[in-house]
Amino acid sequence: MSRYDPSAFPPFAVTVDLVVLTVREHALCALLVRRGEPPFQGYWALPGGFVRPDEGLAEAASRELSEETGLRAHPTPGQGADGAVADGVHVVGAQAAGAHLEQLATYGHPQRDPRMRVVSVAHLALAPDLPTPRPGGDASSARWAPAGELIGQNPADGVPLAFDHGRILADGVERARSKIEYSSLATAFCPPEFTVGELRQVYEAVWGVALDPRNFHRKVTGTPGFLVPTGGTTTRQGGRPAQLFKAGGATVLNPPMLRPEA
Amino acid sequence: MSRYDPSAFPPFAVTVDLVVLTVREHALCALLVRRGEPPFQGYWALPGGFVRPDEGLAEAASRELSEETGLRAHPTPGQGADGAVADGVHVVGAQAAGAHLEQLATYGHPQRDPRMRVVSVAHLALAPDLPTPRPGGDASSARWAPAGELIGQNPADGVPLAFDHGRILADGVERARSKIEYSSLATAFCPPEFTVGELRQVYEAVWGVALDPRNFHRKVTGTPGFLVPTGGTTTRQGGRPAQLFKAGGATVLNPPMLRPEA
DNA sequence: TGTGCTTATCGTCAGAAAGACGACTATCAT
DNA sequence: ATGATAGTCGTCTTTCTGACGATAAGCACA
Repeated sequence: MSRYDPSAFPPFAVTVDLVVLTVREHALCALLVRRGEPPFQGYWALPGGFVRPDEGLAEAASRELSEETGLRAHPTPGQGADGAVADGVHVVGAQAAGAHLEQLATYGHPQRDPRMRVVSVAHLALAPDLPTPRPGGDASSARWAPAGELIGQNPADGVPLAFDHGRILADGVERARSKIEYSSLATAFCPPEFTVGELRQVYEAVWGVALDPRNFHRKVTGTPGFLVPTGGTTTRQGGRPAQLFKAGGATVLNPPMLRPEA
Repeated sequence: MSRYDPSAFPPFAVTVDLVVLTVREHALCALLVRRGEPPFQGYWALPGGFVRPDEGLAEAASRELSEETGLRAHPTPGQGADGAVADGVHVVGAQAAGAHLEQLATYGHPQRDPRMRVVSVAHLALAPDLPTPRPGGDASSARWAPAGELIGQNPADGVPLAFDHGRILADGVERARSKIEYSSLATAFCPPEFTVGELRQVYEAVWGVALDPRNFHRKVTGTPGFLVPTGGTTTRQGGRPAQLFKAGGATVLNPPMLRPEA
């Protein structure tokens, strides 16, 4: 600790903001809410809110996620200190659809909120395709927005987000893009049982590239612990019936699924 | 935002804690300071301190690093919002030795500090081997402690750290271990000019494994943008003179340097 | 009842990458 | 000179990857 007087510590407000990502219609989408009050009234923003006095950070993020999406939080028990870099928390909804929640980064520029000094601990949530979100909290509406349009190279792609949420969203998308390379996190975008083709569409949507179905199939089925066959099949993608899989125990992929380079 | 009343936002103290890592004598070491006052008086802790009212998070971390190690902060200009996931800040010392500073994670368990509600934004700093640290702030002394002994599987390896700093340190070490796989960050542990053998010793110390010198040499010299020869040679490692290199422009390694598995 | 369309899955082949390891080089200590 | 130490270049084998041919098994529809 420094010599700065701790008894007169400056008060900060601490919030959590959520980058909630899903894959719908072959596109990576982020959950946005419209702000109903100043500042940035009428702007789209990330869902979030204040951390309560007796609430941990992951707990607050889980509560906000539940309020905004209806996903019921199901924190991993015995997790120890929250905010850990270690693997995230699992969240289940009414249909027992799995979701993933992890801390992303913390944003604390002194002027990021014009009202007061706010430090926001951003979290990243990955969810399977959900029904249209029901607005919650003091947001007047909510929607899924294609992430590509929000973080595109040209900022003219749409209305900018409130506060520094554009930056937070970009960081969250980049985290998701890189993390599905070396972890089994892509399965968090899938329903409990899914086909190899559905998993491939997740990778294609998140990375924005086309992958060879044959090589992809060989790779994911050959990575130990990634996929476990359930025995069932489905034809919901059309064509020949496909084997159904669920996520295996592995959280780290070896070898990793490397993104095709330029 | 939620319906929680923002006008009565609960006050938090916000601190930065630093995981400062270096490689000395073939071992990964972390900078610790001894606490001179309660709570945890006499315990070893990570350096850190309160974020000041008009200071960004990276700025506070940079200031604390300077206070504790004498490294002069040199924040990347035009960085935009602090706390970004994007690449970190560069720090230079008196000898122009480069260092690396990036945000690690944020720890905010309600009871992590018995005095009050404190949210700590941990940062990770990677530095070349520095002279013995000069104690700064209200720490009565400081030392480099081998990281392996602090985060070993058996917690009997030494006195536990104050607060949740053991967990933070473990998270920082794991971040460093995984990040040198796919980024050129290992060069942050090296002096401005270094040999392939010195870089290999960094990987060996951080990962705690032995690497084949011949394959390592082939790999790092074959990765585009990783190393740039300076033209000079040195014999400071003994044996045949070795070529000197400096870090190349690449921040992301393609292909990555994968850690040998089990 | 085919025919065609779609997606799944298996196989083949060439090139790249990685691990194991031999061989040679250039300096220093004695 | 001799040995010790460390750097650097090659070789060989195995594994991984990307490109792509071929077959399988459903569905829609004539």
